Amino acid sequence: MLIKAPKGTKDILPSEVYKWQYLERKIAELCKSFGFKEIRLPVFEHTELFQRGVGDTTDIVQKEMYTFLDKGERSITLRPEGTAGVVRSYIENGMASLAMPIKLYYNITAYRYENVQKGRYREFHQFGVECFGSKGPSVDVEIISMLSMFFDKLGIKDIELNINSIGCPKCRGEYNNKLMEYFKPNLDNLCGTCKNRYERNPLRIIDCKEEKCKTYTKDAPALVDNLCEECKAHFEGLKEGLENLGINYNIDKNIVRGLDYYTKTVFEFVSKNIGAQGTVCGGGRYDGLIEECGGPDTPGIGFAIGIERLLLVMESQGIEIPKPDAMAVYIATIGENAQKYAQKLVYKIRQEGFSAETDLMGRSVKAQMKYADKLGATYSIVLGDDEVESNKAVLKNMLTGETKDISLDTLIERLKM
RNA sequence: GUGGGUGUAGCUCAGUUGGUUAGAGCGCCAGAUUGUGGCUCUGGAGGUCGUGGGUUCGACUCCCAUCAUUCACCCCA
Repeated sequence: MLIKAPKGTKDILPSEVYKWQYLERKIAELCKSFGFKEIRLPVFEHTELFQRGVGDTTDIVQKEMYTFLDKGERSITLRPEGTAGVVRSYIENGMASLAMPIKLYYNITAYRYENVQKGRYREFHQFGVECFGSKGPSVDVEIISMLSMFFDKLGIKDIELNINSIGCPKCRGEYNNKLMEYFKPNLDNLCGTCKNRYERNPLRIIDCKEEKCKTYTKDAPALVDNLCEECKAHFEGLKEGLENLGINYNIDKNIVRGLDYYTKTVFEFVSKNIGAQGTVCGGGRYDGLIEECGGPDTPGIGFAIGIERLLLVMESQGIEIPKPDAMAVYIATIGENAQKYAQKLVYKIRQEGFSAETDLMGRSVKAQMKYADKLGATYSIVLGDDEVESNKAVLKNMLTGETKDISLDTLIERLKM
């Protein structure tokens, strides 16, 4: 146990961390061009925030949260997602008085106590975006176009956009009545959980995976077909906007989303080639959330991408992520004098902003050269007493094997070329 | 919470109907006229065979339990 990472966690080792850094750079670039500013928030919040924000009836809150009492008897929860914290910060810091819309992004770890499987971990990474203040469909389009561009720039093909509208409390109320009426004659034939859902949240019955329920949900009225005028117009606006930008989409009437805060637009980007957890990105509009959390009535929309899943998709499509620059120069040494001289020289080279290494293991020249090769050093130099004294050495290009006599004084100038 | 697969060296895996010193490849370290990498060759270090119990003269191998891991249901990113 002592030397085993807890279930559902993963070390990101030096040999693969460059992939994460690459994505972090791409995310920062993307967000900059779309005008989103980064926000960094605590990993834990008061438990009540998630109960209220994510929703008391959701699986996440009911059985997946890492909740504990701190030494001051406060109930604390490791964030299971990013939106609630951003909403809290928006309200607490009075962002409502800033110029609208407010556009924020985050790149975080999140925590859910679930059984692990491919693409699903207990600690996982999310890149997400929230936009507050705009209620029209144009912002929905902007956010989805941002994702479409992101996947495109990463070279990802074969990822599908599914959209749906789950309406507002107004049309949902009427729709729920319709659904209850529809299911009423077959109530006894539904599965146990759906019988519970019938009273509490009939919308969820549609999402049930039980075969016997599916036979009844297949022909159930869909929410998209029963939207109020306002929501209907919004959905039409969204579709038009996507078409205007040439973004392909499917309408998936079954997207319901397991978080209570969504209204109107919901969407996901799904990949078929990374196993059962194919949803790489999920998001939607949450017009009631800020008010629900005690802030002013403010519309909002956002999404979250699972970074682990994103990497799985890229891997499955054979997308190569550029490796970082290798070591610029390795200085091999013979004897104590040369070693001291080299340490100083390497220090100067580093001061100029180049990467350099010299022996720290007391190894033979041959072994040092092998090590230089493993580091991927572009150049190498061997220093002994002669070189230190004459200030001249042989510079070797490790890629071509070419050698050149140089003066040590000019080494840094050469690296700059 | 439920069901299936898998646990042998740092990594990927062999291990014959149960039979005595448990192997390979890669990686690591060292060497092949003691001042020059990649290719090749030689040698070396490194394993309580996940753990506990049982069957047996004898278990890496068979049985049970347990833990870990992985995939799937559910849910989600």
